[in-house]
Amino acid sequence: MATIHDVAQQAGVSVTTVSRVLNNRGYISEATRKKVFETMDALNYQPNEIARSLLRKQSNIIGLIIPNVSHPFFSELASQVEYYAYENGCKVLLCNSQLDPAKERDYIEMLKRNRVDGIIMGSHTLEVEEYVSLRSPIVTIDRRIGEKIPFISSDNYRGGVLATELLIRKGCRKLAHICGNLELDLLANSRSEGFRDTADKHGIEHMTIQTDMNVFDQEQYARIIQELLDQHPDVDGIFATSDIIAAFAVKGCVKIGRRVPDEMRIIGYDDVSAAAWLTPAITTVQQPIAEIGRLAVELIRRQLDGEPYEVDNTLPVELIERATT
Amino acid sequence: MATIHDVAQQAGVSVTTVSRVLNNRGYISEATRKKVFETMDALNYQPNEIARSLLRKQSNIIGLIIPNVSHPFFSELASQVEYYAYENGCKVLLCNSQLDPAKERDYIEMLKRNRVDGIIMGSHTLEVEEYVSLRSPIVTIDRRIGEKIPFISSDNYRGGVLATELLIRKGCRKLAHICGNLELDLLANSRSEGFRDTADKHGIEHMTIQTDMNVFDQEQYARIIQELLDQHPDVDGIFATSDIIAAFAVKGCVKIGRRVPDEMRIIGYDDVSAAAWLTPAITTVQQPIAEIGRLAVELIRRQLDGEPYEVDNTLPVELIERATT
DNA sequence: TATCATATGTCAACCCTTTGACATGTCATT
DNA sequence: AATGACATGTCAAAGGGTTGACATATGATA
Repeated sequence: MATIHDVAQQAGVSVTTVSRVLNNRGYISEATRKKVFETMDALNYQPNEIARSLLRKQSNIIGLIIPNVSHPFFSELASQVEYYAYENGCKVLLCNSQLDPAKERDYIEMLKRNRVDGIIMGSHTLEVEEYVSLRSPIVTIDRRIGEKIPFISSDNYRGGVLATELLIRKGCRKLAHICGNLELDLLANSRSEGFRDTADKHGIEHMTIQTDMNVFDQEQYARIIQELLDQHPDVDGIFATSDIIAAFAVKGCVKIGRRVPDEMRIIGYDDVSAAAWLTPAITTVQQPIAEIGRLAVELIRRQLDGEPYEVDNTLPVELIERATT
Repeated sequence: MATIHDVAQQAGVSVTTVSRVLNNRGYISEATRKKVFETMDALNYQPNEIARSLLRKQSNIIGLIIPNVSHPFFSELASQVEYYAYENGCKVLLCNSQLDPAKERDYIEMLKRNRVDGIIMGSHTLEVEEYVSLRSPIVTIDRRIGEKIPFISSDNYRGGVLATELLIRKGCRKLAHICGNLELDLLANSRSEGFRDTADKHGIEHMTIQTDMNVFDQEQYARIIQELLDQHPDVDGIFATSDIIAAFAVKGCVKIGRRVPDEMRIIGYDDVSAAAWLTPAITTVQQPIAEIGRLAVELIRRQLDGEPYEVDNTLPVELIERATT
């Protein structure tokens, strides 16, 4: 790989001149500028960003830690983060924690060693203290880990309320709620509170079922649904904490001949694009995924630039009624 | 951020000693090693990977360029690539080209400037020459761009044959095939050849419909399906080039009351996990996504280490029969 | 006692680029 | 003739870490 020295030599100018051309500073004649650019082309020169980063103490890399990109919600989030990072001249380092604390810790250290500009944390298996030692800008998705550390989440409680109210309004008599592991300290857990409070308020019988993990485990989802339908045949409304789980609920119902939505109403959460192209299309609580991604990148940038920022970024949710209610 | 100098000073040893501890070379007493590690802990020191990369001329970063991670096939691929990269001590830089040549070119240059160890190319909007100027190891997914550049693809032709034969065996009389943009020079295009040849061989009437782009555009998919069902009511079998398109086909049929699979048989491609949790579950041609990811990382590593490698990595496909045929 | 493995230190070069300080020279304007 | 904008050059330091050459010192072994 050619260096700036090679370019300078080939072009018959000094290294300083090439650097000046490259960084657009000082006086440079058109002729020289042209000659330098031509030489760079000829040598297929690309400035070594690593050397630049070392000097600038900035890598222009954002670390994105999530449970797994293969989960539709996180894949859409990653897509948005990448989009806005690119708009801001940043790159995205993709880190799947698989919700394994060791891997998550490992990735955090790796990101520190690589002096990333900031970390977007969408995986939360560690204790709060472990994140706090990080000096670099952080933004968390769906968890609050400190007074000053900005977090982004959808209005989970309201999402829970909206979903539950819809089920009740549609005439459901007994509700089931399938959520993630409530022991993880996530803001998503307030969906469950919203569910419980609303069902209680309306005097509707209800139950909550936890899944072991947040990572996408198809077999587990299928099993849980089957058990639910088996053991609680009187349940006629399900509020699932993700569209994928809702899809499995639909599948489980179809399998045993329970008609959706007539005999069973199902509502998901997230509004990933699959929710719309599934048959039947899934009623869901929409999180503004694009906005979450945009905001995450912006909050990193603001911290980096020392601009003021909101700590609590709770975004509105919207009920999207489709075919499963 | 603490530097190696700070650690040395604090620990009362020389920089060289710290470096020796860090890199496990030369003689170091247990006492010194311990003291150094303690000091690193106390100072929350993390060696600057940027400085190391500069020296080593290796970043341990793999660039992954794909149309968009939000597409299920690519999100699953990205997940696998990340998994195997991590196993090999590498990081993954996520690049969505959106199938925009300018963005793809931009990302390629960015990756060169960042001296990545290798590039996995899953987006192919540029001319072959533009890739060849890259010196760094490349692996392409689903496109052949040079004699020496390794590519990975599933056995697309056979996939097309298998899918078409199944439809014919099930009794379909007129087939439609929905594929991506055939003008992109992709190996996936041979799925279409497999389709055509097989239908011709059996004397079955058939048609092929191209989508504009490969990127996930829901509205376009829905429109194309609707037009197909509208204008060709006699088509009773659809071979879609992705499971997502197949899902839209199912949706379109349900909408107009065409029963699947009785009145219309549909088969997809990829076997993304959604294919299994959709209702009805989609019959599809399975690509070995995990193996593609594993191999992609391995081929980068082999090129880097100067080990021999296969150029043609065509992997077997498997027909997965589910509920839409 | 000579030798050697062990343990640590000093010093300098190197990876590639940026940047500031300073020098030199040309040409046009006042 | 003096001034100033323009154009380019030289030189050196800095960013953080690695590495090889070489020096020195200790304690154990032959």
